[in-house]
Amino acid sequence: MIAKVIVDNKSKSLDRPFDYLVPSKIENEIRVGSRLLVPFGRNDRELEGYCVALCDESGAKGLKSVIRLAHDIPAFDEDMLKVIEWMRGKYLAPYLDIIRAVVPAGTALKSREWIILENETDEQSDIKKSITETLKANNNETEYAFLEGNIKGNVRAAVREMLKDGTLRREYRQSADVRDKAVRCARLVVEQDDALREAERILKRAPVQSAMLEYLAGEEYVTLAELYETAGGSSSAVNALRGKGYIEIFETTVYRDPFANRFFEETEKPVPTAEQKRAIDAINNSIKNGGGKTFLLQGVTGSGKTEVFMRSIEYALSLGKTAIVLVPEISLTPQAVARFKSRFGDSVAIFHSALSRGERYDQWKKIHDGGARIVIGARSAIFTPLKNIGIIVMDEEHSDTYKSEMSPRYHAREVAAFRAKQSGAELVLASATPSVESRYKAETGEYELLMMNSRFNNNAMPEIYVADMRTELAKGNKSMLSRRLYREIKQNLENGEQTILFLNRRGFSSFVSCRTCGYVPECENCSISLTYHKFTGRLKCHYCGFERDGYTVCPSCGSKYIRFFGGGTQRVEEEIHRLFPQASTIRMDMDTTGKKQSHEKILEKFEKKKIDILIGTQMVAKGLDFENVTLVGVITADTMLHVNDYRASERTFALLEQVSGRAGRGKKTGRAVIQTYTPEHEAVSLVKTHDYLKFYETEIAERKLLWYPPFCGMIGVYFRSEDEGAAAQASRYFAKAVGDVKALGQKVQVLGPIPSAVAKINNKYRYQIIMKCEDDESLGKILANAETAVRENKDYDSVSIVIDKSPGMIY
DNA sequence: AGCACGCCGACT
DNA sequence: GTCGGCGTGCTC
Repeated sequence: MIAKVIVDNKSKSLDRPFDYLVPSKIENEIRVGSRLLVPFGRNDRELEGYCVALCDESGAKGLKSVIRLAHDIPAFDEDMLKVIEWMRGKYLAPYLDIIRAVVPAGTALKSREWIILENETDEQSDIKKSITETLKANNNETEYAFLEGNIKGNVRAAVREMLKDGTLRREYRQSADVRDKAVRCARLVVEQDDALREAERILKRAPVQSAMLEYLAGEEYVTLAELYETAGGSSSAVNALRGKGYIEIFETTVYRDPFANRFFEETEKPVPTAEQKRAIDAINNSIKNGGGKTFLLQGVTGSGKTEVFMRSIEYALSLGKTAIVLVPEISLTPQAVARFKSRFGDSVAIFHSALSRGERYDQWKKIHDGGARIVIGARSAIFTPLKNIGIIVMDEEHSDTYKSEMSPRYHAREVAAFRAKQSGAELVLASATPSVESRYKAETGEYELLMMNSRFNNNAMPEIYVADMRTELAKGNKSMLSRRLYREIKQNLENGEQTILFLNRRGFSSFVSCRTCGYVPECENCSISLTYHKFTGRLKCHYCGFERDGYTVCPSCGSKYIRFFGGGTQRVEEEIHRLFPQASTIRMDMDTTGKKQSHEKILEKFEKKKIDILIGTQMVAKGLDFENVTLVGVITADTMLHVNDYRASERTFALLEQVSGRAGRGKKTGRAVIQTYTPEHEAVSLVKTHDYLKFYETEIAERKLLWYPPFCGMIGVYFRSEDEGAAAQASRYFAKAVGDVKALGQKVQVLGPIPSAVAKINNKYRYQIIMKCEDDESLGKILANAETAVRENKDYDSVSIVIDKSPGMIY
């Protein structure tokens, strides 16, 4: 038997299957997806690999044998392999990057080379003497890397010779990063009745032991931790019971449950409204018939979309199927999790970024073992190894967090569509403001549109005021707050109601500037101005993390009139304190939520009504549901509008709708004040009437006119190098290699190559080509060939090339 | 990406 | 001679 193996080696030129003989003793265990340890290269380095096929013949000569299985659970099954192959073709990503995205992080085997001193000989060369001495000082064995790090000269060559003459021996040792967590448990070894009788007998004399026996009588087995907690006492009581022959102690593996110490009440299911019922029926009918349809569930904020897909999930589960729920990372709040946990209990597995590697692995294993039937998580949760999927839900489907900006640069919506099709599952895309692309597919009939127009309890939509900041300035108001927003905040403070102020981080961070000569300090590694952090008084680069002390004197002209400009949540907070000294405020942004859990703490503090005003960036926009918040202020709506991205309007509209939706979740009607310099822009003006449809129509007409998606495919190709010339030349070479546009057999528009908007990050110069085309699928091969052509040219060795099939923010 | 091999110049 | 620095080519 022969196994085709992808070897864990990140070199692009090795990203193809290698053939290995399968020893007969593992023939029964090995399967597609198995993780293997294989010898690789001249030195037979032992590397981890993934089996992608099993067959009987090989075209290659001199096959080596698989050493052993590296893990008892395969990393993926045949279905997932199809996903991997499909992604490889679609996103032009290496196998290994995709496999790493699909299997949980941190379970890879690390193989280390160890050197062992076998025989002593009289070595004459200095380097060999040093090697022998170093080994002797370390119990006759050390890692090879240790020798190399501590001994000068050509250690590799010396070791090679010493291996050959038998002085040394080489051994590869693997260490797994994550292990199953073993837990000590106890169980009865006597009859239940006997245990209960004994419990009765010793009740007075040994109450702890008695309680333990009683508890154990009701369970198959109990973890010791649980036993201590319920019965009190400690290991002495357990040991006594074991000594008397009532119980035994054994080890088992359990799942580390990130929500172990929380209690979820079972909630009563709300009765669906007529609108909800219609949507539920449509989806459930399709589930029943195994329709494999895609639905666009478009409902205004507060229309109860969650209840719709919860009901459909319930139905899918009742048919013995499973469900995946994708949410933007930021909306995976404790509130949202609690809602699912209380409805579906232990069959829910959660994936989010705050999980430790061990926790992540455990959740993955729980799913693999069939212990979870619903998986909730951000983007990468689309790769969960659930079987028999009945429904995949993508909440907030327009969110750009579903796009991966790392290789593989996939879009979770596309992967979800592939997996849904593969398993005959329904795909439900839910949003209040669908992406223009999805709505277009609903218009053309590719998706089935389910509209929900009324809010739960018929709550009114928030009232929107647009404040024109140009008029404010003209009237002499130089403050960051318009008069309108000022009045509304004042009113809210008087009424004891809460306010959320939102500002976009992009283009809104404070920078330092010299008022005399105009000098702006920039990062040493990136072509970007440094951000001023008032708390520490230091200047920081948001791209690479570079940091330095603030200036008191301009380094360019020596003027002392150098000061910070711009906004940021800090400045808004200061402004609020100046205008409303009595108001209590809390900030939520990258700086204040750095630590794990602090995000949660801030919200908790805010919710308990202790705080009047919450000031935050992006993260306050989504999913927060506080009854007492009746006012939302958007400090500057325009910052997102002027980025170099054809989706800027779409993003702005969705964001403004979402932010204003935070107001008036309770019984009182909410108000939102949107401050802007371009009140006439439809992404701003149409929020006033919450007119998605009109916005969509305006936008789709423009996309058609200017040839943008969904009317064309887009591909970004990025070139990065510390050598600016090499990056520029490589990009030109690539553009040429893509070749004669007519030969492509379709209309293609090549934009560039040009330097990227941020021309340098982390000392790497950045060039880019953007291509618009009719069909990006069929361009795959041409792009891959062009990439290979550039890679084969040694002049461009320093240049890294990235191909992105749905380029996001182009910076 | 590693790593070995081989060719060339510098140095005991 | 021989050490080591770097360019080249291979990895089932």
